[in-house]
Amino acid sequence: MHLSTRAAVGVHILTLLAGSEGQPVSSEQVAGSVNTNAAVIRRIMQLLTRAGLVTSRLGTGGGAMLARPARDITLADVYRAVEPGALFTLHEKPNPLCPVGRCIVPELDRHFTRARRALEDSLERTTIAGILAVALRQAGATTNSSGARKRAKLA
Amino acid sequence: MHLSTRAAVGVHILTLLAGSEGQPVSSEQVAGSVNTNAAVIRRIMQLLTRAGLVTSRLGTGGGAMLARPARDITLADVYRAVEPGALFTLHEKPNPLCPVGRCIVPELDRHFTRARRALEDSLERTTIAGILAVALRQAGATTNSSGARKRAKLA
DNA sequence: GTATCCGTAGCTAGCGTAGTTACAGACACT
DNA sequence: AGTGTCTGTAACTACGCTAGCTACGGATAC
Repeated sequence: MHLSTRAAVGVHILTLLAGSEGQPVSSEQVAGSVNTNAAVIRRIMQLLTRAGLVTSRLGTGGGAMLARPARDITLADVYRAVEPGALFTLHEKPNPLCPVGRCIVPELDRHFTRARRALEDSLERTTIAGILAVALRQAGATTNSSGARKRAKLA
Repeated sequence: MHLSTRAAVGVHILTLLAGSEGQPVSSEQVAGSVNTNAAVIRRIMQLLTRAGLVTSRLGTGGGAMLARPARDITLADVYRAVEPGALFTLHEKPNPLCPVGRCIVPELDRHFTRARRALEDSLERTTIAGILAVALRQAGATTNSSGARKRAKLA
């Protein structure tokens, strides 16, 4: 069983916002880049908003913006925002008459929690700013061999 | 979205086998401890067998046994056996006209793969023998205050 | 006042898990 | 040889979650 695409899409969204230099980006625009429906984007954006990563503005010219600098948002922040709760599911009600069944659940929980923390520590090492930098570097390298630092249009 | 209970049940199964001192354990017995159906156990046991962690013997007195010492089997082995493939799902076909959409997938894959490796490294630190030791210690502490090292019956 | 845009609800289709029953084949025991 | 045991595996059901889609109220800008 795999985790949902929410983490991947969440990072994609935040990278787009980071690249728009403070200008609000509409869910339609984001959906165009992710290649999905705008409502799907808004649903994921909600989770990012609740986590304090994104703010939004209503009305004409409105859209979403980063709530804090891209270099202060890590992939771990995104993961925690879109995949709350435990990573592994524990089986419930093992047989208490068996020594293994009696103690296995809390014991597994300890180890699985530690593993999830290790996962997050790894994700902590990458920022949205870092992802954006890769995207802009590759865009510059492929569209303009002179290496000019032109701001690429994000759409 | 959470991972399945297969990892938890897989560790439970292997711990039972480790505690049986080489005697085959039937899927019915295991199902009794896990508190589920025997076919479910056999299905998970299949994955463990394919991964080379378990062998089985048919017929009367048959059942499953560890294929190698419990101290040489880690939670990472179990995880890889029951949750093959990638941990995170990537969204497919983002817009190639967008600098972000063009490069985000391989970039995410790099970071997500590294994170999964960190997860496995953490799970690598715990062995089935370690889990069994905890179970036996707690069984001895609760059922016999004199601390005798009697072998607890696993059922 | 009108167009824009978010937040949210409701619905559908699809996938994977977990539970259950059933049965063929391998094996041990007498 | 016959019988009972146990695995391996298939088939089916029920359930939950995701992802895609439509729709609409409310906030906002012009």
